[in-house]
Amino acid sequence: MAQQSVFKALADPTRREILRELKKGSATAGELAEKFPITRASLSHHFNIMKAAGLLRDQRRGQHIVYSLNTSVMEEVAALMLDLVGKPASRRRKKT
Amino acid sequence: MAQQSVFKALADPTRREILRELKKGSATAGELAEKFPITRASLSHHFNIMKAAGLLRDQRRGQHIVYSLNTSVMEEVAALMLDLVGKPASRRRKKT
DNA sequence: ATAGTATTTAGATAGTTGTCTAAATGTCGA
DNA sequence: TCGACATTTAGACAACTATCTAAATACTAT
Repeated sequence: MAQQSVFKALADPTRREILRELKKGSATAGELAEKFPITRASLSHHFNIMKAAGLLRDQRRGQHIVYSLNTSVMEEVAALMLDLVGKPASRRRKKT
Repeated sequence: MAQQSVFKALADPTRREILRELKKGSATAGELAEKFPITRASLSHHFNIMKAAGLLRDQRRGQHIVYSLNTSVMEEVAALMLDLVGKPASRRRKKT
């Protein structure tokens, strides 16, 4: 997981909103598009950035593409954030 | 605390490094400058952004300016991050 | 006051980013 | 295969950002 790409991904409000939306459950690009006032092309751009950061997974289902959170990476991100921002971080394991 | 300013502040690697440096303890602008390969002017710019986000405090001491983490805001930021990224967030208090 | 040190502000610039429109790709059903 | 639908890719553009140099401000000591 590349730190920089994750932080960059989270720096945009639309992307954070997408994340919150997906926390409720997976959704197709089209379903997400209905909730945002930007073009589908722009949204697609955001998906790419988040995929590159490892935050999202995509999976084609017929003509639709379903996006969902990559929960395992989200856990890592949480730890990363806590490390940066000061808390002791709920260490689950010692090393690997 | 303005969400967007905080996330933006954290999106830059130099600023995150400054944060880590200050976690070890307060430092003057000059002391910090010695650890980074950019000009003091650029560093000052970063300080401004982090101050605006509420992450840093500054305090003049003679000709030096001492920077330190604003720990209370850092706690809020941690909660913010966890909220976004999925963990239940160690809720300390109910409302105020 | 003056000189010296620490830091910031101002202004410029190259690179990055979010958005758009238009075109391309992929998939399904007839 | 054809047309319709869902989504992405390509290319362009304005706005933003990290950095720089040069100049200004703030403080200390002589």
